[in-house]
Amino acid sequence: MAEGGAKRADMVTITDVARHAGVAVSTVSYVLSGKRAISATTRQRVLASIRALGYHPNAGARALASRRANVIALVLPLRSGMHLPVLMQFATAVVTTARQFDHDVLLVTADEGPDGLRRIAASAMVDGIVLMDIEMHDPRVPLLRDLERPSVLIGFPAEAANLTCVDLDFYRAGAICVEHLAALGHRDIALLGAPAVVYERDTGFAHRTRAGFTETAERYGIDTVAQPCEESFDGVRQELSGLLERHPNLSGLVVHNEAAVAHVLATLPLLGRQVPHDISVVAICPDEVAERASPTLSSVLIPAEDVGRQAVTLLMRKLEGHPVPAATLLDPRLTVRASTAAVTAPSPA
Amino acid sequence: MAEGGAKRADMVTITDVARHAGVAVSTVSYVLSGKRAISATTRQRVLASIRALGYHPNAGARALASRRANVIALVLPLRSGMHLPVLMQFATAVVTTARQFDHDVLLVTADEGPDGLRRIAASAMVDGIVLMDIEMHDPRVPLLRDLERPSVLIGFPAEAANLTCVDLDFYRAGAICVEHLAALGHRDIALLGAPAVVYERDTGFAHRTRAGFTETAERYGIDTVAQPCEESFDGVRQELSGLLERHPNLSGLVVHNEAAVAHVLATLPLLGRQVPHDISVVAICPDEVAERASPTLSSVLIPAEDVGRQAVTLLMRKLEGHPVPAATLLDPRLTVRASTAAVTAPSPA
DNA sequence: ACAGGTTGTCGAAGCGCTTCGAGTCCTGCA
DNA sequence: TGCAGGACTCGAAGCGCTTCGACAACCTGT
Repeated sequence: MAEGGAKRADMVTITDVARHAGVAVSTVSYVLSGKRAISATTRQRVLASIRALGYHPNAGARALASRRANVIALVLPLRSGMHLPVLMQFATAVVTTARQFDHDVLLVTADEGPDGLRRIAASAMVDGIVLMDIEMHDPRVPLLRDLERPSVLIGFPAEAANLTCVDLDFYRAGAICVEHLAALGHRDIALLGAPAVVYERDTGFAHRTRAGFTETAERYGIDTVAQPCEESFDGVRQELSGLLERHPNLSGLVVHNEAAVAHVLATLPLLGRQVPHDISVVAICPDEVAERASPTLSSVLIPAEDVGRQAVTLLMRKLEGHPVPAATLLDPRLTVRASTAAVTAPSPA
Repeated sequence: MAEGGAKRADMVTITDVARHAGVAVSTVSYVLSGKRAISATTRQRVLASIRALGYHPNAGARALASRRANVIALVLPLRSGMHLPVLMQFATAVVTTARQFDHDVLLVTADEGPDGLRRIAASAMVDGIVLMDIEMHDPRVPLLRDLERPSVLIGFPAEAANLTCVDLDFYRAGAICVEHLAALGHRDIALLGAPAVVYERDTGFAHRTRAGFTETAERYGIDTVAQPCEESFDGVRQELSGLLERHPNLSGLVVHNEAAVAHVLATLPLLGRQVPHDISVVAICPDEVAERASPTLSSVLIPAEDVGRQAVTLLMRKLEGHPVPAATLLDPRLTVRASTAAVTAPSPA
């Protein structure tokens, strides 16, 4: 039998601090908020009392009086298809950044749906909202416009008017991969994307990567195929063998599917293609994945941390009433590693 | 209904509801909380007004007056070594379960450290705390005992007196793997564990799995080795080839390292061992991982969802002042799949 | 009929904090 | 010498909610 829930809490209040320091309650408040000038001596005395008593302001009272909860909501999908580790990176970055702005983070799962959002917003629990994994036609998006709370989206919906969105520039990411392969002399390349369901769900980043890939290749006059790819080992093997059969001269592969990337590297040698001798592979994935692969992957990294940090920073600006850009695209960065090389000989077949 | 469709910046309060329904504020409150009898007709009238006005109680005010925030803190490690997907599963389960108890979840990262915990608790932001990834000698644990808030730990510290802990029974998990292999006739088996740092950190689950493995094997009179294992492909290959060299008769492998498990399966054939013909592999990992592997893995699953749900349920009981068991161990469950088989070469009976 | 319960409702007192208006004292400048 | 104005500080009025004590009104059983 552990200690129960009902402990008569001897919580230290601002009144205790005021009495201990011999000042008015409001003075303590002003020391804490800095909203009015307080003499150095008084400030010191108050701060000393705060420390001595171990005072922490009551969040509820503060929220009630100031109409600011100092909490933001982080709405996560928690649904398959998204790669979890990246999601955690986002979440970490959001929490860390929020703390730097003296805010806490309320975790909301998308399966609460629009009603959950409405509840959170209307109850004044949070001052603002960060939404992740936005779909092209996301049911939460229209709601956001009615809500009294500022929000920032990670990802782009189809209709982004009046919203603040942050994301990696996936179009550029696709383009950069092509440019890299083109520079190495590859003329016949393929894009292996997310599972088909992700495209069907109209997920923006998948479509935009493909567009960047296809259109850039076109500009270079390079032959391309782009196709979805399941994440299982067998799925990958099947896609790949089919692909190589239909395109025997294929010498470059762009993989935009973190879960499949390891399988791709494992499968290619089995199909008689050495990486990077016979075929170059460039991935769009976190550095962590690229570095753990064998051979290490040339990759465009998804700057999860940057995105999370940006999102919170923008939200804070909005909370302070400042205008913010509607769209923030983070520049992708290519890191060349061991999985890409210049074409060795015309058609190794 | 003079509100012309558009919401005013100021929110609907309980006073608005009371006026709209023609009752006292306290009556509305009692309708909502059910703490006093209210006639059916009045209740209906109030509920209708609530719906009509779209009223949601102000969380701060409610927390202030009732001394209950209806929020729990979820403290995540967000540190390497833990497998992220499992962590997300925990988090999801915690959020979902908390919502069922009408609570929200505040996400706290461990890198805020003990001070962060103290702040959260002292500010009355949360009513209770769920801590994940507890280490044997966790600096947060002693603090927990001083805190005014009930808490539940996922994992066991070395000194668990006065605490409420939940976890998979890793000792049994290790034991079950041995029993399974023993039943198939294997007499020379090895445990491939987490990276060495995890053991050095004194992480409880790693040690307990090893103990269950070793002691059970001893009871069966089976030869064992137990060794840590890095997560990189090359690390795994190295460990494995060394292991097979030193123990040529090895016919069973227990892998307790989710990140390495795929590499193990990929490496064994390269070292001339077919699974399960030459060597049986049983893993301790989520079903998801086991099923995606090739061949599919016989595995003991980590019931992340159950653990998360249990943790929250226990916390809620504590919040209501009920006593709860100090230790809750969830029974591991072995699922036999394609990676284990009876020893082929006749062994001494 | 009346003491003694129920039931259903109300008003008011806070919960701990922020913030506004108002004071006190002390400058500096006409 | 007088006074405008800055620098500090204080008291009090809420913020929107819960909860406690009161109090009518309606039962009971005797």
